[in-house]
Amino acid sequence: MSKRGKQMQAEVLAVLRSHRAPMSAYEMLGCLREENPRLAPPTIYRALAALTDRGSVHRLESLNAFIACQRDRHRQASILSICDDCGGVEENVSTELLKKLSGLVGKSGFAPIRHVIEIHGQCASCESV
Amino acid sequence: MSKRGKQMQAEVLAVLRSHRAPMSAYEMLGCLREENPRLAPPTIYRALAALTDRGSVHRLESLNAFIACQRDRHRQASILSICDDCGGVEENVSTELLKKLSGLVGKSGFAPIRHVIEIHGQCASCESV
DNA sequence: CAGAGTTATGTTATAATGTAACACTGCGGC
DNA sequence: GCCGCAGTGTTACATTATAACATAACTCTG
Repeated sequence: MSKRGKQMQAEVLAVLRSHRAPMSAYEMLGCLREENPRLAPPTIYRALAALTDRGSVHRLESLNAFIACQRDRHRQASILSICDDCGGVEENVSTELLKKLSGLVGKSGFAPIRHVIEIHGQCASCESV
Repeated sequence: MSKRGKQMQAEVLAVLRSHRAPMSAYEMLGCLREENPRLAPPTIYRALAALTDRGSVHRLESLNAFIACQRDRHRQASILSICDDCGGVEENVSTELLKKLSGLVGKSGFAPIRHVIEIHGQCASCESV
């Protein structure tokens, strides 16, 4: 991969890290266009694809949005708790739960490759309001 | 709700049931336009919203698509296994797993409202090829 | 049953999200 | 240097979804 590619990924990751809530690809595009107005969607999406492959970024399927990984890079699927009030996301990992899930769907011979686990609700601070 | 509304929902559900794989809203729109060429997206989306509220239809967040509920109507979140080869979807329910998930994210005070659990992989028949 | 008020639906237009396809650039080997 | 490849930039467009308002249908009251 060339330098420019890596650099783009670093910039995208930096933007994502500077927000505590998830961002859509087009929000990132908006931020990055302040520097480089000619930036086009495929550039962002390619950087995001590389970052999600590496595990530095997670995609929130139920929001069409992205967050920076909050833990150390992990190869295991995250369990993402999404606060519908403040937009905050917490990331959990549980080998045990993933195994149980695989066991459940495996009963019919299904072979899991990718787990999407997203839980919507209210975080502690929003709930107490 | 008026008669037309219910009827629209029934038609959408019928179309969904006639396909064993998930359909996008626009695929449904295509089917239903054969009857009524003036049908517009919001009509479909409204019917889908009512059907998903009732639990007769589930939305696959990771595919932006929909399937008819395969079990009896249940208020509990489904665990959906999605075959990336044939597109087939299997629906499971597990109170125990849902409880564990809630327990895990609840440790930080998170109050779950909606669970999205989608597992991509290969179903038994595609795997054996 | 008329007519006002309310709610749901139809329609138009457009927003938001995502990608195909090809041109271009720069780096490697020969 | 020149060819070829891998990755990037750019244009254009496909797909998914919804805002906003016009219209139609139902409901209640007298």
